[in-house]
Amino acid sequence: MRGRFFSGTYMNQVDAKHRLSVPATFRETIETRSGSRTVVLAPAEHAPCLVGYDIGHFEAVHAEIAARFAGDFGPGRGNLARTLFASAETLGYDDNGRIILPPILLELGELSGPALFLGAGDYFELWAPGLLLASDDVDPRLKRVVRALMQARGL
Amino acid sequence: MRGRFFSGTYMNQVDAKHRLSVPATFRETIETRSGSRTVVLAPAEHAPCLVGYDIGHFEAVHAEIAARFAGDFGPGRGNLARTLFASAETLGYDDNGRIILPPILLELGELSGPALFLGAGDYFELWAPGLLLASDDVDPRLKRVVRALMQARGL
DNA sequence: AGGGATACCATGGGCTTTCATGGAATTTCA
DNA sequence: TGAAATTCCATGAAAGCCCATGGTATCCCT
Repeated sequence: MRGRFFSGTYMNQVDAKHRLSVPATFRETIETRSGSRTVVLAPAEHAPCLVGYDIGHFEAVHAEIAARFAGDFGPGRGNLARTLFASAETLGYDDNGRIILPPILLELGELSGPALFLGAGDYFELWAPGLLLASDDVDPRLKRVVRALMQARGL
Repeated sequence: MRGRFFSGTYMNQVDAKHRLSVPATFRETIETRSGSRTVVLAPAEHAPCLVGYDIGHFEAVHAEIAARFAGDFGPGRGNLARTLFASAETLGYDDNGRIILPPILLELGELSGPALFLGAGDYFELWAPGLLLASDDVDPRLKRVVRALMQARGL
């Protein structure tokens, strides 16, 4: 199932050492898109979850900012660059496909125990299941899928 | 492995001897970009913090700012440029990755105790946590990240 | 098509290396 | 010769690395 896009729903565990397996299909998408074994994780803007990209997408954004603000070192550029890069973490995964979640991301995503990966095309989302089920903005059908996943694991 | 730009948020301590560890991932980025174990630190133009570059990027920034002031022969000319350049320091870090902050930078950045490194793409910023939380120009989400970091350290 | 073998994946544990930080030792210069 | 600055070593904690395991899906062969 190799593809250019992130799709599907997966649930993996955050262990005591804050390790988390990136689903194999997502890893393959990441490597297809960027050629590197690296994920960029950042807090989402409008939802209590994290967003994941391949590093190529991030570099594209970086290039765009650099071009748009060429010659401009005013506050606008500073803010954008700061917000975009400071809140993002660049994480490489190991031979088993696991990343280590830094404390900030654990905190912002409220991740402990099970973590949900939701494919979303050019990126994916990473949710604490409880927050997803409690969110008003999530499609009920998706919630059903999640509930089924949790039940299959005795949660 | 960690890319060629600065990203992420880190908090290290300024000790009694004014020593400060540059985060390992930033050191790696610096060496990737410039091939030297050297940081340039200067006061930021639009924010109460310091900015850090690898030497290569500093030269680019230097050229752009100098060009901006090129046609200005009024009385105000040079004050800003003087501040930016005169107080810029080229600091090499030691085997443990530590730089020693000169008094002028300590004062300009109001740094004592914890210091925040914010990745911003081609450069990074160095903040006193209190000043960042008090600044109106900083994105609220970024403040959340910083608060989470401080809480994790019992501040 | 069935059933056995195989490859892959998520997860756990232990071991090693690296990192941030503190302190001591040594040098430098007034 | 004393104070300040710089270099070196020590340490606890965290991050990363390697191998092991159990379970599931996949392949293959007759």
